[in-house]
Amino acid sequence: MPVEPPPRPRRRKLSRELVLAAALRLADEEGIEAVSMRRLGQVLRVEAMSLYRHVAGKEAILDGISELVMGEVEVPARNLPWRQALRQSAISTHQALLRHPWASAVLESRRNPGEARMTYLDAVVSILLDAGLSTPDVARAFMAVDSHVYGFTLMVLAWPFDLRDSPDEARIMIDEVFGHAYPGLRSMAELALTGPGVPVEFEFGLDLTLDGIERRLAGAPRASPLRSP
Amino acid sequence: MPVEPPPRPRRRKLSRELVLAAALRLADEEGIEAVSMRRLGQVLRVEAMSLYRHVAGKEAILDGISELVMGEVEVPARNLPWRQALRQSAISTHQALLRHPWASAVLESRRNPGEARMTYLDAVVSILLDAGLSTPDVARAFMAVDSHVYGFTLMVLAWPFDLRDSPDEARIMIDEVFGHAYPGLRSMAELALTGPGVPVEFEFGLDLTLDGIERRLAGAPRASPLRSP
DNA sequence: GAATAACAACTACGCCGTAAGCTTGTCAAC
DNA sequence: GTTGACAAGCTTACGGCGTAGTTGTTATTC
Repeated sequence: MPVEPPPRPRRRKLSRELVLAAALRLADEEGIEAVSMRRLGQVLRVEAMSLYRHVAGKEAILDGISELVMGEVEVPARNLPWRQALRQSAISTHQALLRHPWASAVLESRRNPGEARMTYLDAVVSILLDAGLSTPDVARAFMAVDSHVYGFTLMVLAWPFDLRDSPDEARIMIDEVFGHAYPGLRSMAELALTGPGVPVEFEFGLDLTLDGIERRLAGAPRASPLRSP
Repeated sequence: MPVEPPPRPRRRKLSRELVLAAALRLADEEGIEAVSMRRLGQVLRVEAMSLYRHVAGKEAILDGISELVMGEVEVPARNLPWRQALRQSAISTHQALLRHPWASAVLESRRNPGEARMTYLDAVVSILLDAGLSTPDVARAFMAVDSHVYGFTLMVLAWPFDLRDSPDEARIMIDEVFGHAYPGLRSMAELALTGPGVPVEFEFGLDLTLDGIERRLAGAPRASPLRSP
């Protein structure tokens, strides 16, 4: 028999933090669908039901790991100019969501926002109000930016080809998806491979929105002929 | 025993179309999580396994009903000015997604886009190319707009209070969510109740993006000081 | 009326979340 | 030491899920 090193604390191992950390790791490595109570117990070398000592249930685990991800988002400093604050926090959110590909979908399906999200929102709102935006404009500015963050991130994650694959592999995927029926779309897909990359495209759309907000705040008339009465 | 009315066509009832229609209806009425093979069989008065005669599996059902939703989206006429075409198709998509609250999440999780989506994309791309946009600009314009459509719709659907509830009920929800800890956020939430409503706010962000594209096409310099070298 | 092809039903397997009750390790009080 | 309380973890069980494989059953065709 092998000599056992001090096997003292043979129990008292789990904790809410350990459970959530394991769940986060599992979701990152094997996808959110791999996160089941049984699988999680297996990872932690514990029966599934033991997890219920530390966590209310699966929903609580999803809430918990979502909160961990939101905690990775950089809360903008309150003394920044509004545009810089919004831009920086949007990029930070985008990056956090890309680090945890399952998170966008989970976050959007969660009711009550969680504390980290609230703190973040509160900071952004304060900055925008301090910059002189009206309450309705704050809401609109934030919603427009946030829509872009979540929408763009989800869109990129849903691409049928992974840009981290080798170009050859990705090209094969493109062939499969578009065949030869949609040459216009195909050339756009290839652009995604040869273009400047996801971060630049993300910031392109982001700056478009920020430009619009800035111009609107400066009192410039809207360009859209369709919104005039 | 009750008299049975002519029970002639006791079989030969199911078809792919009927299965998908029932699934769509079920998803709309009871949420996407209610769509299981067993439940669906129950609705169609058939055993779950019988569905496999007409449909490859659950994934195929999700693909199928997603396709039905995308089919509801108005494909923009090719002779429209690009801005009007993009705006109209964005609003049409937004509305279709709101009609089927489960669809945004399902669509984003689906690999291969489906024929309706392809046709739609192809039309938009053609219009933008005809308007003189370069291929990269077409991709960017479309991605920016689509990000807003999906992001905004998901955001609205994830709101913890339903604007279709009575104002009193919604106000109670707001109290529950925000408590008294985040007065700034609270006032923004109340704005959602008293403001001009979801469609207007959606179009606000949409026009912001369209403005940006239009200005960029006109050769106007970007306003962002952060993107200059 | 018999053959045939289409179709629904059934059985079974291995997953899932979790309610309820049980065993066991730990430690303080005596 | 012994005892007892208590919490951590285990076991069992239930109803649900998707679906592979097999077995009726029926409607149509000759």
